[in-house]
Amino acid sequence: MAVTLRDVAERAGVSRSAVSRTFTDGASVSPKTRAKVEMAAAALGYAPNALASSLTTGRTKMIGLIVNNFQNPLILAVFDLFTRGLQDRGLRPLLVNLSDATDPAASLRMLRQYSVDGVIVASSTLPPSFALSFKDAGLPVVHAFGRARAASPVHVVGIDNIACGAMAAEALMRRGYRRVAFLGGPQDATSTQDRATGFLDALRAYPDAVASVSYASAYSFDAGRAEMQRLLAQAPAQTPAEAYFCGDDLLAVGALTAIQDAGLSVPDDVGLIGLNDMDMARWPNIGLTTIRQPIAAIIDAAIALVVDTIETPDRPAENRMFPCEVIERRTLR
Amino acid sequence: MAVTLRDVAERAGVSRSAVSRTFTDGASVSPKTRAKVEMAAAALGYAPNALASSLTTGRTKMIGLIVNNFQNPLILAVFDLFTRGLQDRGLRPLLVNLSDATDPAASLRMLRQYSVDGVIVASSTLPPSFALSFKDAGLPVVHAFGRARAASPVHVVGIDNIACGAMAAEALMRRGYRRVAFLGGPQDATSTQDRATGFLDALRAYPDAVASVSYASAYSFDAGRAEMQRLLAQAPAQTPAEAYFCGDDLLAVGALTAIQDAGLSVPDDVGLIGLNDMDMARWPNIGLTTIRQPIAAIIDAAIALVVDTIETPDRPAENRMFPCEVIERRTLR
DNA sequence: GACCCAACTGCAACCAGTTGCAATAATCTG
DNA sequence: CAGATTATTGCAACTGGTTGCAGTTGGGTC
Repeated sequence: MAVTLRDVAERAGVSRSAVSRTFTDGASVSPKTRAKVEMAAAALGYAPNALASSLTTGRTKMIGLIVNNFQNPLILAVFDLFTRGLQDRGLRPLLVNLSDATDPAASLRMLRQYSVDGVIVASSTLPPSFALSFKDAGLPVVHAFGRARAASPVHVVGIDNIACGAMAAEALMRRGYRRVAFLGGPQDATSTQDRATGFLDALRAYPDAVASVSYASAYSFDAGRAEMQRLLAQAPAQTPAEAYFCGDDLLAVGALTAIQDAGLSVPDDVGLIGLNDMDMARWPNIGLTTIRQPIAAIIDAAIALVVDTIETPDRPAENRMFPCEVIERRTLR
Repeated sequence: MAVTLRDVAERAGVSRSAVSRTFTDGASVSPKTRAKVEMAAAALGYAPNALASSLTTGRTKMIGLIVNNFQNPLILAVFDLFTRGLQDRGLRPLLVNLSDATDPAASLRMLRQYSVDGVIVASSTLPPSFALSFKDAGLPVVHAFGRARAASPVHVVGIDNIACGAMAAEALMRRGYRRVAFLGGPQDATSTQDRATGFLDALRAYPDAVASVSYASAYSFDAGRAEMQRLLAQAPAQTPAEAYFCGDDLLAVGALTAIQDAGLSVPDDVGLIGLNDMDMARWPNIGLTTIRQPIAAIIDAAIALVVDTIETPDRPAENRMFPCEVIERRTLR
């Protein structure tokens, strides 16, 4: 069926090794045999079987890409950048959808069976232990968008969520807000926790600031909207905040519509600052003030790191946190 | 390094074949040996190497998933459904990002090198010839969201874009609009062409209807907004349409903001109907009337079809078009 | 023309599995 | 209990490539 090394060798009148060598660069082949082989290969439409060669070389050039969030549009850019970045280096992404239902151990087993060269976990909600299980299995792994910690035993690249929380707090304080709140994503996501911590800690420097905290059930529009509706409904029994730091832009947009539905105005009645700077944030009808994380840089670093670890397996774990910036638009007074 | 069949065989005191057989179901192994093997395998943490076995079985259980649009949020749902659907059947998606820069022939070559069992092309913009090149290479292929045509030599599952265009036309006529327009995506996308054709053809039944057509440069918010801005700017020199059928929701939302920015109101001044029913369309602040395509059904069918074609390679090409429905919201009067 | 060295080539073993076949063991039948 | 079946088992060859090693070739030098 498929044309193999042997077919090419026969047609070119050389040994199988010769054919193999013309297709592996750095191998020693004379221009004459190379020409013969290339001619035969072209005539037969031969392409070396990457999987067969992986058997002996021990490299498949496949990288497992694990994702567990398919709600947030930001992840689309992540997909685009990851796939492109891997392809540019001759690597192939083997995609794993780690939805709630799937057993983490199963994905580990599966990726081992397919002998991927490395794994990239792209998630801000998975616990550090998840990526660790790959490292423990001897698989190079990088956790992108994970919780960066000096002591982390696995590579993590992402942002400093604590610093982001502080940035948001400072931005609100700078604008004179004092009664502020954090509207986070799922409470057990490390990113949510760190953003809350950073936010609240930074506020301690402002004795007159009062802060409250609540959590949406997911990083999604609906969850943000529902949570904001709940918050507004309990006013005035409980005085609402003047401004919210939302743990994600999607949450912020959900909150925004809830606020507008309640007949209030942003930023006149309620201020909002999001996080991520997703595409939609800059749409004229939204104009969300937000904190931008440099995803392209993060993804570049993640790929570079996993590639490097494949070559140098006992490379010490690295923690790279990229700086974020506040993008001022129109949802803060 | 990794634990192999041989290691397990030695530890269990049986032949390599016995080990292989306990891991392939349907093979004949006595309960006694099976127990010995499973014990040894568990002790060593053995998992069969899927790639090595693919060498002899000829099946890798990998499916190439080709995507060329990372702008539209809809594709996220597509990713989610595809990966889940494949995983549920024990298949793995090997993702290919076919951005403008990449040579289609290169992805074909690459997928052949990795000997994927089949290929799913998920794109409404790639020409039919693209999927065909896989079929010609003997690779089972299904074009999802492609142009369905009775005569198509490759499997296509998707929607009847011509019928969708007609549906949009009818919806506008029903509401009493007469000066209408099609605002399409990239002009060379088959989906754009078919939607335009269906739209214009259906309007022929309404002698008093006047239609115009224009194209945005991409299926994106910015392109939709820019095109609508251009259209509004040339009024009143040229009387603008009362209602637009936008070739995609994202386009419609872009157009919507352009209209609002111009001080006009939707649906009072301009009516809009989109296509796709993306998540955002139902957001309260958007409320886009649109045409929904049943993506879950389409993806299910695409997977079923590719799996079936892997088992029965000479299965005749099938064309499955799924019915769409108009979702009435608030952008038509 | 003999000699040396480097470049090239093919052999054969190996990667981690699968599988047809023949041999052996277990079970059934009368 | 012999004979006939049927179920297991291991051998060995095979999947499509890679690579260490030893032998061959060719060009250059003296």
